Amino acid sequence: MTTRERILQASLALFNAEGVANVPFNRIATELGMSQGNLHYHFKRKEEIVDWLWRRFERESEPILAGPAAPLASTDDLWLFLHLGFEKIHDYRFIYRDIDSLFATFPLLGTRLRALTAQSVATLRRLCEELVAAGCMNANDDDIEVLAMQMMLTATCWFSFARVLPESEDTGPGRAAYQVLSLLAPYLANDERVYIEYLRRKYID
Amino acid sequence: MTTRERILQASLALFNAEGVANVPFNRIATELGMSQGNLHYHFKRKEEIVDWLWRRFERESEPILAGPAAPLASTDDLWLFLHLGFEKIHDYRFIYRDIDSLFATFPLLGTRLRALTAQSVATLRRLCEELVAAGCMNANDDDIEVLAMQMMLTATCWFSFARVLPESEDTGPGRAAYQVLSLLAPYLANDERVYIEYLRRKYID
DNA sequence: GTCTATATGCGGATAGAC
DNA sequence: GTCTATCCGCATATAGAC
Repeated sequence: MTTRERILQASLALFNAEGVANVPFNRIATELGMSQGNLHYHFKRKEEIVDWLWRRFERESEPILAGPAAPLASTDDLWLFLHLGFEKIHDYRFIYRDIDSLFATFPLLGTRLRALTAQSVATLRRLCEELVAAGCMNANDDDIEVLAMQMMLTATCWFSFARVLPESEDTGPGRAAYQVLSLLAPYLANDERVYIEYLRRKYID
Repeated sequence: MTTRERILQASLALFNAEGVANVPFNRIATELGMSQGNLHYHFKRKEEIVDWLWRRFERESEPILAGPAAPLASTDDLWLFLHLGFEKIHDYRFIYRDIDSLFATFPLLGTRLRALTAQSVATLRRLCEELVAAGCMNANDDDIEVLAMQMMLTATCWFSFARVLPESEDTGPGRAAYQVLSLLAPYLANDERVYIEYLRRKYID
């Protein structure tokens, strides 16, 4: 593994754990047992690291965001999609914890994140429509609008929200995907709900 | 109005608008047309201001959080409760935007905020149960658990989430309360849903 | 209570030797 | 590529005059 890559991975871990603003440039160096000078040789400024990580997130999100090739045919297809999405967001959760300082330091990132959000909401809407078309779900356009928005809100904020919940609670990506899927429960056909039951047993009980 | 009070109000406005971490101590002084020295005469450190504002939020939230005196009898009782809650959170939204730097600087605040959250979720759960008891709603304990959690998530994160939505969208407290109430829609009795319809026309169309 | 002036400390950035 | 040493700037904290 190149030094450059080691720096990126250590930074990601630190940013996720403590928030970009709370991790000084030279903390990263200390963590890796190298000097600030050497770190600076690889990345001129902290923003440069953030920028590289962001691009990576954007690139890795693309295939997920495109959604499954075939239209959804059942609730567990949606489950898979949500789980992949939450895992990716969890991997790069530094982006969503601390939006403020991030936007303040990297104004450009605001625009990009906004675009990504809009695109994600559109995908979620489409997936809901596919479920309706497949007969798994019974919801009109207004319902779907609220659902898509609420799913996106959860995707965006879940891991920040988790920080004000009791430590004991399971707040991992699987739990998050269950939470989101539960929102759909009352709209689902009866035989689709058993899947939600299964998840509840798995993540809650 | 005392100087002290003017400082607190100006700080609140700045913190809400730009995030605590992005507002230097002396920015507050400049904003008020006074010197840093004078500001320091009233509040030794920035944290002291944050602490006072937090206590104020906590105190003002208490009566809302206690909930209505009588058990809920209809959906618009819940609406009123939610609206009051969202307005208060909006007034002190600096607390929820930027949880990270806040927790890093004021570790004690983490504990207090966690307690407030747990209490709020409990209240939301209770209000849902009252609606069920009043015959307005049809939901079991598992449904209510998910609903209460999702309502709290929205309350906590809505105004942060709003920052990644298109500027054009209405994201005020009323819109937020509508969003939350919509989650209950599929569980509501038929004649209670007309109220949601009314709100949709008001906030969306 | 309010001001000006100044000190302190840390994160960020650079220079130059090895 | 990696190090040590240093500089700059900003937010914070203090001192003391009016």
